[in-house]
Amino acid sequence: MSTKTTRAEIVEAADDLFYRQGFEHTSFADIATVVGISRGNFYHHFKSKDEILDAVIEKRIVDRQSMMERWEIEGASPEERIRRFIDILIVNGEKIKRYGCPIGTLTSELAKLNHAAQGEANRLFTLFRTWLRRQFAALGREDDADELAMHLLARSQGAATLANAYQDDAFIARELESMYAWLKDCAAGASKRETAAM
Amino acid sequence: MSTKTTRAEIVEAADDLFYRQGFEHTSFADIATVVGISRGNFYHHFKSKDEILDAVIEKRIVDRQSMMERWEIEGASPEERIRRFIDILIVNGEKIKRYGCPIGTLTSELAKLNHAAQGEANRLFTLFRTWLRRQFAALGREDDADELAMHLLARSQGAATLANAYQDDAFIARELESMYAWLKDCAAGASKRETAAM
DNA sequence: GACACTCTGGGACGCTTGTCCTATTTTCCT
DNA sequence: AGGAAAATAGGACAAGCGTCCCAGAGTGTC
Repeated sequence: MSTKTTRAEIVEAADDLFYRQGFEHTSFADIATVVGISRGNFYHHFKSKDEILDAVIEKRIVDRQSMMERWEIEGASPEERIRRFIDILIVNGEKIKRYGCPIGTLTSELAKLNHAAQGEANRLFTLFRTWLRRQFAALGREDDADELAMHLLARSQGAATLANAYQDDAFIARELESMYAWLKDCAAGASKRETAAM
Repeated sequence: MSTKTTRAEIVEAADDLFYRQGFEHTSFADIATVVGISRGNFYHHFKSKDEILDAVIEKRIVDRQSMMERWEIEGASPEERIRRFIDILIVNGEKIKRYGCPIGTLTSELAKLNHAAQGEANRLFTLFRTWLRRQFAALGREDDADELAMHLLARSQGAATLANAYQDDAFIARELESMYAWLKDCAAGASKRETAAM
């Protein structure tokens, strides 16, 4: 017995199905089956499929936001916090190998559909971008914080795409190590600059 | 007046539409409109939509193969040849910004559809992987040629994904520079090793 | 000129899709 | 307890899909 509202159940099921099957390939019938309600009942909660998509994106944003707030608390240093981001590839490794990155693949799909929610989906990227930027700034890289954030985003997107294609654990491990090393260089570069400036 | 066969025209139109709209979101009617034939006529050339997909993937493989053969001839050194690969982000920049990488996005989509042609689509990645591996080996990095190839593939995939999301030319330019620098380091690392081994 | 072949257009098919309507049940507030 | 509101099930709907069929047009061969 669940305490969740039907609406929340729908969004949760849609979130999962959109991730695993894609937005377009997921039908109302699919979601209805998972939630255990009739198709007709849908329109009492959402006026259209696009509205469900909006709710799913909103949920993903909220989920990631709270995840990053947790990192903010648990991570002792900016470097450690950024490490948490990189570690998504481990934590969600199995799912990423099967379905790719939830954010990257959704963005790609909506771009091809030329869907109105493209901008909303991009906010997911921007969420991470902004958070990472702040971390890099806290690391002492105020000048190029955004560049570093974008670079790390790209690195993890690339790793996720190829993890999905090849399901190669050794590759993923190497990419992780490479990103850790890069991050360490970032931190070292920052302290060197500080020293030079003093 | 075209000299191409109807079959080739269908494959060409499908290739373009699958790239711009995605495989699933492209219908027979779409392709028929572009080619200028009737839907009914389709099944004289292809038994199913999946068969068109197979033909499209085959065409992409052939196209890329011949592209890499050109690089092989025109590129004076392995380093220069690998540079050609990186430069796809410039040459196809506009399309990538709008539709992403043709290979990465197709692979992602087919993974979500759990489509039978996933393996075929992956051959596209492997095509580049193998070619890059050979170039890195020729660069003197026989030991980790495949790792380097995978890494560069991942880098360009990540750059393409974010280029698609943000359409940010400055970001693309920075990623290009970063990959060039990395490539130079690869070459330098190789010659250092050679020197040490002598 | 007749025949066999490939190619083509138009339409029918069964199914699924997103959407919408309505009658009925459940829930909640006073 | 009763009445208003919310929630639900089931089905109808038009449109779109991939698929398939078939009658004819075109083409080349003997």
